[in-house]
Amino acid sequence: MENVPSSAKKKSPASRSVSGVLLAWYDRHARELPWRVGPKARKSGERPDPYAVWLSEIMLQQTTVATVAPRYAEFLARWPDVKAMAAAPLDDILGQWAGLGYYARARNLHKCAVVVAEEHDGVFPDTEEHLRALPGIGAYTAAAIAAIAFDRRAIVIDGNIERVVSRLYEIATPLPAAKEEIKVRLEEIWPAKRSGDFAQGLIDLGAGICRPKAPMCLLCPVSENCAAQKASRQENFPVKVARKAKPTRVGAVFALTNAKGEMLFERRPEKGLLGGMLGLPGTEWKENLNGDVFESAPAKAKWQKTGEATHTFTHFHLTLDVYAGAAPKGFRRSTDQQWIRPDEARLPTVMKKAVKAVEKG
DNA sequence: TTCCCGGTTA
DNA sequence: TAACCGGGAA
Repeated sequence: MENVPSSAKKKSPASRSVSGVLLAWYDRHARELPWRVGPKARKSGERPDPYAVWLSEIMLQQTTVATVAPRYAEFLARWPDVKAMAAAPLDDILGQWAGLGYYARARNLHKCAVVVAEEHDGVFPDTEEHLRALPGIGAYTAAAIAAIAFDRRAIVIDGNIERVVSRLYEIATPLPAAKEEIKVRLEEIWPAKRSGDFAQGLIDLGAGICRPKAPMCLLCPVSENCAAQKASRQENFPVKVARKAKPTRVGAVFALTNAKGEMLFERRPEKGLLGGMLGLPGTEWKENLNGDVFESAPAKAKWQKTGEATHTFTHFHLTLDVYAGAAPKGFRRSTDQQWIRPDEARLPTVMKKAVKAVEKG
C-alpha cells in the first residue's frame, strides 16, 4: 500500500474498501425479506424471480417494509406470475391495493403486467433501459430490478442510499439537486460484481444503521470512510430544501344505507386523487364549504351529520363532514354507483375513516 | 397532533 | 415542479 502512487491511492483503494466492506457486512447482516434471495442462497446460484422483485419494488415505493410484507404475500398468492396478474381486471388489483396509497402505482402495476405479458411474452426485460420504458418503472425501480434480479451494474438511488452517500461525502447540496453528485460518487464505488447485493446492502445499511435519526455509527461497517461521522455531523445530512406548509381543505360525504345494511359507494374518476378507487359520494374538496352541500348528496333523505373524518394527503389536510341517511323508497342507484356492505368494501384510508364516523355516530 | 419519510408521472 | 398516500416517530 505504501508504494502505491498517490494518483492511484486517491480513488481505487477507498472505493475498493467501501464496496468490499459493505458486501462483507451484507453477507452477515442482510435482512431476511419475503421477496429477497439472501447473499448465501445467491452465492449458491439461486436467482430471484424478476416478477417478485418487480412486485416488491413497486409496493416498496413510498411504503415501508413492515407495511408491504403482508400485502406482498397476498398479491403473490393471488397472482403468482405476471400473466396471471395481466389477466385480472383492474378493479381486482385496485381492491387488493386498497389502503396502500398512491393508487397510480396499482394502475401502473396492472398496465405493466399487461405490457410484459403481451409484448414480452411474460418475460421481464433484463436491462435498465428496457425496464425504464415500462409503466410505473422510473429511474430507481429500473436500476433496482436490473441490479437485484439480473445483477446488472446499475446505479440504484433510493432515499436510503441518498442518506448513506450524502453522509459518506458530506454532500452540502440540498436534495433533490444533490442527486447528480450522489450518482457520481456511487459510480466511483459501485462494484462490477454482486451489483444486486451491493444495492441491497446499501439499502439495508440505510434502513438499519444509517437511519435518519440517531444513526448507529458504532455498528457501521463504513464509519471509517464517513466524512460526516468524522465531523460528528451525521444528522445534518442529507440537506433538504425546506418543505412548504400544507393548506386545509374541507368537504362533505354522504353515507346512504339501504334496508340490507349496505352502503352506497361510487367509483372515483380514473385520474387524480384516489383515482379508480371506491368512495362515498360527496362534494368537491375545497378551501371552504360554500353553497348547499346537499346538492351533492346522492338522494333526497333526512341527512344527519354523524361526525367528521380528517386525513392528510401529500399536499393538503382534509376535513370531511360525514352525513348518514336512509335510502328513500324507489331510490335507484346510477351505473357508477354500487351497494356494498361497508365492512366488505375495499376502500382508501380516508373513506374507511368516513365510514367509521358513520358507525360511531 | 404534528412532523417526517419516500418514487413516478405529467 | 407539483400532484399523488399512509404509517410511524416525536
